[in-house]
Amino acid sequence: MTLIKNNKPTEGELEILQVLWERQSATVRDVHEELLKMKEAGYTTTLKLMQIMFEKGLVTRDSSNKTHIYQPALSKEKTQNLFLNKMIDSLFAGSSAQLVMQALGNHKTSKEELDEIRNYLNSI
Amino acid sequence: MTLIKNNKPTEGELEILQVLWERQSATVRDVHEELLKMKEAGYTTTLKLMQIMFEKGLVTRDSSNKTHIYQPALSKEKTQNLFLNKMIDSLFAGSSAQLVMQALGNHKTSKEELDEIRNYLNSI
DNA sequence: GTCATAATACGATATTTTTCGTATGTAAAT
DNA sequence: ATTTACATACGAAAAATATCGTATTATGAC
Repeated sequence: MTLIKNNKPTEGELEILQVLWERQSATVRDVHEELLKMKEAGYTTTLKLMQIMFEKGLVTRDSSNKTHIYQPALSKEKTQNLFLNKMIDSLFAGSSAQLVMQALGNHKTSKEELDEIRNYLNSI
Repeated sequence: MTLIKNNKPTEGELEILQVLWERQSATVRDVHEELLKMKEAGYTTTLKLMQIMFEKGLVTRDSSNKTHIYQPALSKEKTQNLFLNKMIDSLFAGSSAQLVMQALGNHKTSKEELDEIRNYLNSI
């Protein structure tokens, strides 16, 4: 085993990052309230997770005040790419096109979205 | 929490499914040899994982002979969709179009692949 | 039959991730 | 100053995964 730091957020960490990306910055309480809309969780559970994320470097925080303010350390795009690439490698034989077509075929995609993709394709 | 069985394969299980999808069916030894090309692992580790997968219903097996022969119980496509949907929900705000564009933008995709996608889009 | 080989079964341990209880600090209200 | 309300820190348990050692059994070679 090497010493390479594994930055890939876990499932629980991702949920927290979601909130942070949306809000730019948030307190533990903010994040927790948001998570409560989706699932049950104890406050200290969220707190602990965010502390761990801080240690891992997944978030930054301003601790000059009593109530710390957290920010995401990874952009949403970077994280999306991280997971996309992993998935393309592990499930789509390295072909992003395969993933794309599978995603379009399965998930019902609206006309508007399809047009958007067409435009995007032409812009490349 | 409901009683719905969680069928989502873990990371390690996915590696095994990969091999099974490729070969249609395989023994533990077969799978293990294949995994060795990618990473270190003990034989009994692979065995145990495959036994667990059998209990979970992720694979089937023919145990009429001493050496069991395993087959995947989920199709590759179903599994791909499983993960795609989870990812779309958790990282792309429920929009498959967003995922698609991100996948295209990031991963360098060849002209041929782009054309293929264009065709596919028109066929919908 | 006995031995060598290779397979399964299974329990125990290790590792990672998640959850939570409790201690403690700080600030505002009374 | 005491109480109340929240906040962080931290350790430890729980749960989910992954790893491996050992016992046992089956099969073929001799």
